[in-house]
Amino acid sequence: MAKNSANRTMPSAELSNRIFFRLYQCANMMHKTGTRALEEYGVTTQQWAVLGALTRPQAAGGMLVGDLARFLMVSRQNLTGVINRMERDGYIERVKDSADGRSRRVRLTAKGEGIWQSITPLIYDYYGQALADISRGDRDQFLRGLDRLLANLERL
Amino acid sequence: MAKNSANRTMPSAELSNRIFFRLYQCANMMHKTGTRALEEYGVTTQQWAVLGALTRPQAAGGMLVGDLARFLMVSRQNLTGVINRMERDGYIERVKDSADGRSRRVRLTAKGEGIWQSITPLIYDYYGQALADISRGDRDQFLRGLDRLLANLERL
DNA sequence: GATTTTTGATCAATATGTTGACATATTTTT
DNA sequence: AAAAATATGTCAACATATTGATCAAAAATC
Repeated sequence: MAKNSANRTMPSAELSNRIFFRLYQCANMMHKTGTRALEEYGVTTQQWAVLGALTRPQAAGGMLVGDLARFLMVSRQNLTGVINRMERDGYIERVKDSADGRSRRVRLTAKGEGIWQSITPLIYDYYGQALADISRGDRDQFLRGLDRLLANLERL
Repeated sequence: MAKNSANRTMPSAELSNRIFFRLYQCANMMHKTGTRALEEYGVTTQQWAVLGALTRPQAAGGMLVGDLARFLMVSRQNLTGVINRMERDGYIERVKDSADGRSRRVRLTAKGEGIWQSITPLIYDYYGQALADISRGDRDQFLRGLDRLLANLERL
């Protein structure tokens, strides 16, 4: 209350500072609470992002490591480690691409599909709690803000 | 263009999914581009957050490790490592708290203050580029969205 | 006052992120 | 066709994040 009324005359630099600090805090809390929400399955938020990418209809035949890295906006090198752990746990498998000998195609296994089915309701529940009391219109607007920020960051 | 016009009738679950996926991408890009912006000083975005916390007037006499961890919303264990590296680089120093023998007070060194002065203009430049073409009103609204999301995540 | 409980900071193990270096396969140039 | 440039994935080194375990100091309890 007092916190928000003080915002009315916040200087521009202070506003920018808060936006990026809140983003930093939100990202940390999202990873922490998201991984906790899926704790019983041992799936982290990053692995959840990979599963989400691979269960899209467009990714039916699997995805190349590089394409997956571009989609998630992380480095190929980082993805190698995530994929290793997910392969170790039996959620995905790597197959040589027939067209290009350098490429590896990452595919969901039956176990991976099963896990995705299991965690989907937990994820929706998580979304509901995290966005509680935020109207549809405000969610739309918030997403637009994220989209614009992301576009700017990509251009940097 | 085509992307945004498709959003008009986006189902609620799809909207939530996009918000969290964009948040994940924004956080990754923020760390990547932010650290790159301060590359010449070898300061990461996390260290920048610590420096920002310690240069606040309220933190004039330094901050306890635990208070700093709560402020940044990261674990004490993680902060120990960050502080070790910053101490190694001479930006901060740890002193025993006089009131409580268990506590360690983290204080900026002269070098740390100097670095903060040096990177401040780079940070403002970064803010300007990252928030380019977003109006004051939209920035306010975006911050409110982040505040509400963060409050929900803390409650989880 | 002695014992138990709580608290503050750190160590250890693990997961995720970065860049740089490299081997190999494909593509482009010559 | 041979040589050079580019693309793909992985390994290595490092920074940052988590939880769990541990030690020491302070606080609470008996």
